[in-house]
Amino acid sequence: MDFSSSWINTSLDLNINPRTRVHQQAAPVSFKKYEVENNFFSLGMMSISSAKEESSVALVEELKRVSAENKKLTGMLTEMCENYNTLRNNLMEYMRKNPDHKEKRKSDEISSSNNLMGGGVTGNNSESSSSDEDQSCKKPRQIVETCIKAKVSRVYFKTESSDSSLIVKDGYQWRKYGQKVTRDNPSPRAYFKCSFAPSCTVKKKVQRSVDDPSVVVATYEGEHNHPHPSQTEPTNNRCRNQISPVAPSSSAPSTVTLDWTKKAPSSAPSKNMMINNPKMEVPQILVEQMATSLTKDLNFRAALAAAISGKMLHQN
DNA sequence: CGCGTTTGACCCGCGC
DNA sequence: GCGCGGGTCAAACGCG
Repeated sequence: MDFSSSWINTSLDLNINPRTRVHQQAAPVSFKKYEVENNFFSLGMMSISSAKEESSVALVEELKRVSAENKKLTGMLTEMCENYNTLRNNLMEYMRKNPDHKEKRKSDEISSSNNLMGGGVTGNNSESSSSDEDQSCKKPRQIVETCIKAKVSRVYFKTESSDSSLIVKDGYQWRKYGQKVTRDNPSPRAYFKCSFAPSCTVKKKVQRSVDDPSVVVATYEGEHNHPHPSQTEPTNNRCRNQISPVAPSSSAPSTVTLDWTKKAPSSAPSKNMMINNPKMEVPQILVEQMATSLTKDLNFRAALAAAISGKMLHQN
């Protein structure tokens, strides 16, 4: 097999070890994985043809570069986690000092509050778990309800402008139980329940963004109490005509796609997280919130779009 | 025939 | 208390 002919650059040009053929002796790559790979590479040097040698060299270098890139991204995510925890502690402190602070119960504000507080909330039936915090510190009931409200997260999906469907491809199976035109948005809002209901009480609201009709906003309430269907039924094709999350349009096998809608089991935190911070347990909701925050960040979106389009143009 | 979607009616909380 | 609006229910409908 000729690797060089089917070479696909997976870099997003994050300025991590740019794709020059510079030796990476200074790269802080200390994983045993690389040692094994390097040993394998050196053993293979004795017997393979020169063409394959070049391919192997290129592959190993690409692997090193991608791994370094991955490490850098992991570091950024870790930093975001720390910032999140700091912000969350500050907010808790602020709410403790300002018990008279009134909060509206409008969904947007509840949602944004949960985006800040959600990492500390567990369980999908929040109403039954509110008693503990009520006892620890006496706060106005509204605030407590806002804090303990079921996990709410938002995910933004980019769609074709001509596509009017409100079906979102997040891997789970949903049953639509209602649709409503709301006052603040001319596009209808669709209501979904997890198909595992009533055992799984997760709900989802899907509505097109007012600002950008090509963007579909999915609001998830609660947390699935069952494995992700893709883990048990990888070839499940029942979800037809569905919208993919904001991601590179190319589905080339070597393309690195950050699919934040695929949820890792809560008992198995990200391995990358564990590498950099073994004690850290990143809740799924936090990952979703960070992904949402990133997608909301115009600078990040612009940079991501530029990197992707640049790569696509480069490959063409 | 079974399952999922559609859609009008109904429920309920909130603001006035 | 009333009206409004979001959320849910359930019968009708469509599709495979």
